[in-house]
Amino acid sequence: MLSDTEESSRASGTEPAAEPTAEPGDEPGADAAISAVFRPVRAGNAFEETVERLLQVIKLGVVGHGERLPPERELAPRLGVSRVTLREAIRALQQEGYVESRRGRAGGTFVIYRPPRPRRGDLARVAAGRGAQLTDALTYRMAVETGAAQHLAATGLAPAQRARLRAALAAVDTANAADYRRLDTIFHLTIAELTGSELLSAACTDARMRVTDLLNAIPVLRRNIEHAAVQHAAIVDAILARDPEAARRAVAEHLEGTAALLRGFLA
Amino acid sequence: MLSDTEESSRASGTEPAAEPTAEPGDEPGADAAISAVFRPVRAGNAFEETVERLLQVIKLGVVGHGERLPPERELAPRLGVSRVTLREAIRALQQEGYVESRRGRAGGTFVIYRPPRPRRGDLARVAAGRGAQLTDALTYRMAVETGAAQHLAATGLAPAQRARLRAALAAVDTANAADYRRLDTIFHLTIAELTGSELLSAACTDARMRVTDLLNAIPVLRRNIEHAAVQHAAIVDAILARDPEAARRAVAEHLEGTAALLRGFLA
DNA sequence: CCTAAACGGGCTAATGTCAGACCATTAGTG
DNA sequence: CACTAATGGTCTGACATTAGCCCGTTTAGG
Repeated sequence: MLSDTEESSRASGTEPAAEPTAEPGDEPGADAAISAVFRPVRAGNAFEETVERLLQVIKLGVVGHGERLPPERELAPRLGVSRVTLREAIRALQQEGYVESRRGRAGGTFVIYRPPRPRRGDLARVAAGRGAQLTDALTYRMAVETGAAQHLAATGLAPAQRARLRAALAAVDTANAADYRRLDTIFHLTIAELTGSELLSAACTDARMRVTDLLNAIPVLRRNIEHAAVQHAAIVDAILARDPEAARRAVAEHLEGTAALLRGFLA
Repeated sequence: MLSDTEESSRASGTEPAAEPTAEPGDEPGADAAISAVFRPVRAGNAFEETVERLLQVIKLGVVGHGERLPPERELAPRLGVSRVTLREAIRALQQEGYVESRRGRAGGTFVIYRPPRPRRGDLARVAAGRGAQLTDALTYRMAVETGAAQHLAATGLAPAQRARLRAALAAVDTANAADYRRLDTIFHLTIAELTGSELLSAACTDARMRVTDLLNAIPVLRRNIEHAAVQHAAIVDAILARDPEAARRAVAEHLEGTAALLRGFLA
């Protein structure tokens, strides 16, 4: 039974439980359950994972158009791969037109990608056949981002951190349409990063990565921006006021809006 | 083994924020910040990660004493490694006395490890020099487990799922001392698994893994068990009553107890 | 009793990945 | 103008990892 990792997720709407045939000696909920511990140790080979990661750095906008990636000799160890592998990944991204490398002292690998202006139908195409994955990602994102905000509000911030949070908020508010998603992402990730918890920060980054393509396929409407701005402000206020419950509620409300928007395109 | 994963986390304990030297052209919060996107794509080589994973399966008690791991030909693809690598990992665990392999039709790899009865000083020894890591793990665990319980309460359970949750609770309550930790773990992971979110489930599993060694070093006292039993019941009640707020609070309270206990041993 | 099935155990050839050294190009600096 | 520093570009030899195949052992079932 349950000999496959894939079907369990795909079929989770129908009959996710009910183990009628327990072998003798099985405690309830023992080896029949808990499949997550046997999930893959790695998502792919080093090259693929590196490409994926760099692509996310670019699409998240953590390194924006015209900006430079860290030098290879620094980036490779940070990503935990060899320079050869990193270079192969970069070469693949060059060929796809995402980055451009220049030699020499002021050289480096520069991002030349600009997110295309979303067109009608983009979202439907990106989301096609990913209903379960998307639901999963939205659930995950809700859990970790609300957790991060709540924790941050509970622990409080040093003055420099408060400034950084305010700066991230101001950057979103004054962004032009082209830079909006990018700065919105950075705002969210800044909150995660400020918690000081590497695991939580990584989880929020990962969660955001999993919805980036979808978000990038949504047109940036003024009405949405204004709505988000109010919510962003509420989040920051709650965090700075050290009100964990309010911070969590504000984030939950904010994310629920996005989630509902995305879910609407799946039906 | 596993000697190289530690450095990346150790280095971040001192100065998590405050980047006074921003290069010209940096938007606030751009490449200077958000270091999580450049975190390692993999924690070690395939062998090490596989050993680590199996060790956690054993120490978490997902596969208990005398029980069998999935057959190699099934387990290797589930873990995303080759059978050779899996076998090397199993051989390492054999030499450490965790498992035992038997050939033949009813053969397999069987867990022969029993968690040792914790002795005074074990916790201090295990926790030594891991203050930052532990804080991180506890923060992470709090976020993902409360998120899972809340989500589960919000979405509700099918009858079979309700039964499974109740069974997991009953199993903990009727456990003898030797099996207590194991069934407690399974109870917590069952909640995560029931959310149906693979990401959230994996996150809870991961979080639990990161505190297992610490928990296993705490003696199981009757007083603690009774206290936990009440809290477990409250969690299950809230979930079954579809009260998300109560579920979240109940889990938070429960985890805070454990966290406080662990933190106490770090000072 | 015999055969097939379900296991772990082991081999090989091909490919992926690594660390480290060295080369080529460019910009600043004395 | 020469030199140094900071980058990307390239090569090599060693080791890790893989897929696929076959062997040996044990048990269930005909």
